[in-house]
Amino acid sequence: MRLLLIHADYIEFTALEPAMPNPERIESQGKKERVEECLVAFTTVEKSDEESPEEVAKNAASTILEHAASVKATRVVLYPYAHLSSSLSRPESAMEVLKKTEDALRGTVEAVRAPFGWYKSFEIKCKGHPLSELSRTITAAAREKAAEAAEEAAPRSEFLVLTPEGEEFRIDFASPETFLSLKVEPPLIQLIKNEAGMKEERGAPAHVKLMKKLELVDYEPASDIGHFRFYPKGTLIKDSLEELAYDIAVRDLRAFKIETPFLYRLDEPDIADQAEKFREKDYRLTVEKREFCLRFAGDFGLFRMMKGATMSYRQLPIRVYELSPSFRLEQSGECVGLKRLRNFTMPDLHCFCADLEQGRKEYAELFSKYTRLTQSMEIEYAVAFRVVKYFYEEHRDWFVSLLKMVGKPALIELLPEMKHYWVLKHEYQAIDSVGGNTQLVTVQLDIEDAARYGIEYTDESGKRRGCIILHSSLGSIERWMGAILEQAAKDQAKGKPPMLPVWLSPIQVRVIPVNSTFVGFAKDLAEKVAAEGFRADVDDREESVSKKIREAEVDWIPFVLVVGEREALSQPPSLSVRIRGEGVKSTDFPGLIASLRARVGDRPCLPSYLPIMLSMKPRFA
RNA sequence: GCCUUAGUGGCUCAGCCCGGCAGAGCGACGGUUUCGUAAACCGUUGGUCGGGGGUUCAAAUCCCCCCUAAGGCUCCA
Repeated sequence: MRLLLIHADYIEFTALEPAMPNPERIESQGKKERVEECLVAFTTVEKSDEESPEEVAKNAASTILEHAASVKATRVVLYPYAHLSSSLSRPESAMEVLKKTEDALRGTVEAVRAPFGWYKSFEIKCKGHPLSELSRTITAAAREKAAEAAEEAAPRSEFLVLTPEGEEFRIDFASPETFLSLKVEPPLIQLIKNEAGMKEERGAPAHVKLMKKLELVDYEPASDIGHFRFYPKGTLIKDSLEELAYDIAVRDLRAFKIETPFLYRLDEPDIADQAEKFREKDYRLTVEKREFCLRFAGDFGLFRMMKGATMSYRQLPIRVYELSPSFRLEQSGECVGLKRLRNFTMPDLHCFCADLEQGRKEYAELFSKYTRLTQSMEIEYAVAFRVVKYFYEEHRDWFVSLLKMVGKPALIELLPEMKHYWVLKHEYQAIDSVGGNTQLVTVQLDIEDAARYGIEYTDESGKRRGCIILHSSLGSIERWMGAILEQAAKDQAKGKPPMLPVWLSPIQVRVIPVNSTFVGFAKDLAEKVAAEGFRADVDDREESVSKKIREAEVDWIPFVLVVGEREALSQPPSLSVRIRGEGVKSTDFPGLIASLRARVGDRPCLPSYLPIMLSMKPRFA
């Protein structure tokens, strides 16, 4: 038997005239019947069902009921529909099976059966959620067999944990004891638990509130879901992260920086091909009768640019960097704070290599750079590799050498066969304050796309050959922001004062004059700090010192200086600085600058986006 | 997209169950205070109760539809 199940807002049908000599006798000819909020089962009884109608009916009913329960439908419409199979049973058998199925449904749900043997008109409104349309084949044999067959068709991945020492531990998601007892760091265990589907009810990740409270980022109701506004402080953090990505990609890795359009024509075959992979996840728009989509990654324009490039083996590997604002039409229920957005910024780095050997060398290079990047973000993370099994087995030692760089064990997923365009990828996953994980950095080793998109170089013998491509992202800028806020929330839960890394703090130094007499002195000091390249402001408001200190703490400002008569007159000059998490210390100006410099390290430090006098700053949130 | 929960001055929230004058704290504004390491004091201002429809003499409160957010499901090339 064939079933087509549709979860519908309603179905209306009218039996018009007999479709065969002996149709089912009915009284409702010509009368419209309407059923609301139901699961419609279009049903075709096949020749092979004639042998055991009881079994087929029973199995069909249980499949339908199972699905009705999962979509929470309490009404089922059994609709005879001959067009799902070419091997139809005799009408009498079909009637029998349908009636038996209907009987088996009764009691659990409200069952309606459309008349058999009539030409019918019908109108249906399908709900359109992922489970709303589904087809099933029912046989007399136990239904489990069909399920097993389906599983065999999509063989499962195997999982293991690999340590930097080269030890392997097989793990089985179905038996938690195989990984819960492993002596590895908590973030990795948490990642494995999440992948194994061991999810407890968790609250909202902390960054959703923090991003508003700290006046960084907020929802913009006048835009679409998942498009955010960035206040000056949030913009400063975003720009700083982008600057770091630029430093790594362009200054460090000497990548060529490019820019490509956001909008692409869908009548270009290669664009349509890439869009096709993403199906319903792209934004489409029609302009002057031409259909376009917004890019979901930088690949669209990059691949076209590289297709037109003439490359010699002597120039490879070639690295290309683009900071790509990207658009993905994620399901509305899936957008969460800074973790999953419809508009986000991806620092994409692609490397075009001559062969697999060079590809692996590049991979290791990126792996090393990105490991340092992740470590400098001061967050907890876990490492996961996804790799086609044969590739892992051939290059096992190489994987161990990668893990030595990061100094952590990793989760390895072994895919039985090439399922995607890559043979290998890895991810750095941050663990948030409620135990969820967020993918940050990723590098993918792609051995297929070059051929598909015609990205070629000329080898020593003058032959044109396809490149090996490394796709990598330094991690969406917004996700990094989220992960950094999550880390702060985790620190707070452990009793530490929450803070941002100093290089990302929108205001790094606040100077608080004890009264209005010292505002000028405070301003001079703040300007001196700014001249050294750090972000400082003065709380010149008419408030008590205690209150200003409290607000500086609530704003997570890492360095707070209170200045008054003591500082203004001290000889030699001295300062009293309140360092977040460390209490009040006595120092002098060079000492203050040295502390700042030590904390910022070699990371970018942009100028402040806020007025130097706090009284001049409006409140955004 | 589905299910659940939530939406009340700029912010955090009370009021909703059981319909009867829309409340508090913070902020902002005005004034007093000139202050030394986590909230000085007094006053003023500010609300289409997310939007629309319905029931009712009367709706923030009850009913229906929609929007937005969070959790779960599904999804995550």
